[in-house]
Amino acid sequence: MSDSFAFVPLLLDWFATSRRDLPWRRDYDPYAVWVSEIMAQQTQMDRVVPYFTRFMARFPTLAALAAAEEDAVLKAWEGLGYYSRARNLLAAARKIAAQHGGHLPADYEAIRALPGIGDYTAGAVASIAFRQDTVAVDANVMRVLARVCDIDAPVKEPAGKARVVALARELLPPGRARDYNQALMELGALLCRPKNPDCPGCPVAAVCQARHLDIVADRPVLSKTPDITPLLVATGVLVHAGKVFIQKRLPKGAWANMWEFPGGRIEDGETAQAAIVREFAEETAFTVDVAAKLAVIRHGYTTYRVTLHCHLLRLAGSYDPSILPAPELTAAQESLWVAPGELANYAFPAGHRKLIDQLAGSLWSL
DNA sequence: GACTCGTGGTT
DNA sequence: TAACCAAGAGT
Repeated sequence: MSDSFAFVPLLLDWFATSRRDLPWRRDYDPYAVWVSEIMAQQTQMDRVVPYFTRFMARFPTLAALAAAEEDAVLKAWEGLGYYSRARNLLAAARKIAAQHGGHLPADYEAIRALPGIGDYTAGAVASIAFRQDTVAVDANVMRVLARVCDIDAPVKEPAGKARVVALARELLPPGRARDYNQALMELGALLCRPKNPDCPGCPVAAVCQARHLDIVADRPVLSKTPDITPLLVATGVLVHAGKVFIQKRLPKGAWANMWEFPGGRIEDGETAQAAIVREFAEETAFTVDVAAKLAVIRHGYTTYRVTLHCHLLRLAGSYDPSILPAPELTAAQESLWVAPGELANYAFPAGHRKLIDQLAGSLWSL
């Protein structure tokens, strides 16, 4: 910015009086700040807080996290999505325990080198936890600065983002990065929202170029959004001798290392029931009969909108009713027959968790 | 650069 | 309701 610009003082004054009382803002403990930043990626703070509180009770220190089992960390993350964040968080904790004496490094480059930490999170942790003069440019910051400074390039593309990052660096008040970064994000989250921004209530409205030009709705410039593909998926809850069959997904790809009921895509012209029978044959070598329809659950993820058809299954024909047979797994690393009440102890994708919750009680009396 | 990786809230 | 969006990172 060229002119003497009241933006930063106005922003900091506003944040001093209007910031939310988030748990990690009490003492800015580096471990707490780190966990909060990983949790907050691609979601919103209101959604993070209850997970954060439970996570810190379960893993109070970096040492406790480093010593944890991955299954326990995934269970604590269940429902938040992007589960590689949880696995990278654990991997980073172990790396810090082994290579940094159990303490988060304060240096930006050392933080940036940890798994699961990119430019944004490294800057956020360095500034918020350690008071380093680094920027932390997330979607809020890009939106706020695109409006205040009238950035006319798409901020989600590298060139546009580079402009915002350079701008954020120029504006950064030395020694105040902790408040400056959080204030930019807080303003974006509370007032300078994507839709229905509260310009009348905004502390920097007087210096906002988009506001002055009356083009707030046109900033930031958006990129094209990818199409959403409808996807039909079927899954089966196989019950035998009072136990339920679950399998642990492979260590790569979506929902890596999480538990699920077997299933898969319903092919063109195929019924949900047929798809389940086929998928169980392919993934477990079990021959199953569809006993009942349980639920239809709709959920979306990234570029898909899934309709999940859920059915109750029994082993077909020749299985000894008193023995829990072993599968031949092709799409999983491990499997278990568990009592219905034990399902609460395993981390499932949200769609399967919804199914379990819907079934609570009713089904298991069979 | 273009994909993948989740989920739930808002409009 | 369908579309858009969020304190992004890894490949």
